Amino acid sequence: MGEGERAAESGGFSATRAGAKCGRWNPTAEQVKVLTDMFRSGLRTPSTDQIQMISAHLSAFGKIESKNVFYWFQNHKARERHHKKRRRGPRDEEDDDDDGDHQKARNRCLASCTKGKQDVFRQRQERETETLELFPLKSCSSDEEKVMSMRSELWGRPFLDAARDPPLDLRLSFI
Amino acid sequence: MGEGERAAESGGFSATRAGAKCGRWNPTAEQVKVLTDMFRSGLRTPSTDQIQMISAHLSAFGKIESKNVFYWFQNHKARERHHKKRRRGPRDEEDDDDDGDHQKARNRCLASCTKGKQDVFRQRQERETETLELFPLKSCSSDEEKVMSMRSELWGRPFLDAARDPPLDLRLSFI
DNA sequence: GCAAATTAATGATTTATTCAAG
DNA sequence: CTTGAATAAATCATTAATTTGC
Repeated sequence: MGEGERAAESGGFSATRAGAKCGRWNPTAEQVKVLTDMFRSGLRTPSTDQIQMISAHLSAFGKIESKNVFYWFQNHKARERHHKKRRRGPRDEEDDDDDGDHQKARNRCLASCTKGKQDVFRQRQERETETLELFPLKSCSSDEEKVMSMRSELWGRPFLDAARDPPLDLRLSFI
Repeated sequence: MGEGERAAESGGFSATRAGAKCGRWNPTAEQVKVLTDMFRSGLRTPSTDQIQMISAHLSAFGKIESKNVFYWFQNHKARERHHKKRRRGPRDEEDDDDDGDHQKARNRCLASCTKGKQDVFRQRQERETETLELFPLKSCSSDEEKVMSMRSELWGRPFLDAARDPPLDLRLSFI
């Protein structure tokens, strides 16, 4: 139907930069292009470091935050699959693309408890085809808890030295 | 399956809360108590600020991160509903969906890949329990993007001054 | 009694669903 | 409608309990 409004962003200048109200992120054409490009290259679930780097560079095109990048990949990945069964038409039956949805190989290696390695590379996707080297990431931070690869992010920073805080009785604070 | 070198870990200690390898967070009794107390008081989805404060104070009892608090509430909330197991009165509610042994069946999937079906009944989310005033939170900073009230956390910090970074051609970097 | 093997809990990740701004 | 944002459900993975053979 009428999508006249969409043309607004096509102009190339519609980044709702901060200033008055924090609506929601409105990606510029360049930002979308880069993101889409990455997605089509196989990137599906960027790590925190990757997200930060992407966001950092994309900020050159307009206001953007890391969470926007994160959400973008989340949504794009989910909707790529969903749209495949809707946009194409209901009569489509041979919708095969390349990824079977029900592969879910269970590598239950419970027995191999050999935890000799400490590197917690959780990059084990369903298919190792996505493990492309996006950027020269700073390898293992070892002690750092960079294992976070999704929505527990803020969590990565100590932010407070409460380790020596007295046992505040929270129980009374929130009741 | 014979290799179970769990006990013969380098370091030997049963990483309880001493902070040895730190595979995953292992809450102390005090931490669990406080969290449970809050939960029972009605707190279900603490905001970022609340999580940080809780985490800060709970760190007095042992190592803890904000993400642990977040996950704890997530899991506790989800499992509280799906547990409903015989706690003390088996004749309390007609809810016994024989789920007790169901978990066991899922676990023994080690070799047989017998992926049992999970009941996917969906329940309308009840937005009864709104955020009770845990602490004197600071409202939205309007100008700042601190309005985040959930799980996109890392995102809350600028972390980088990439705003002046040149338009690096990411497209070439990751291909 | 202990240590390996198994089971039960639960912390952490991923995926699907929903809501609302534009 | 499209899509960014947020939450819940499902799933995976590691640890503690518990069982079992010696």
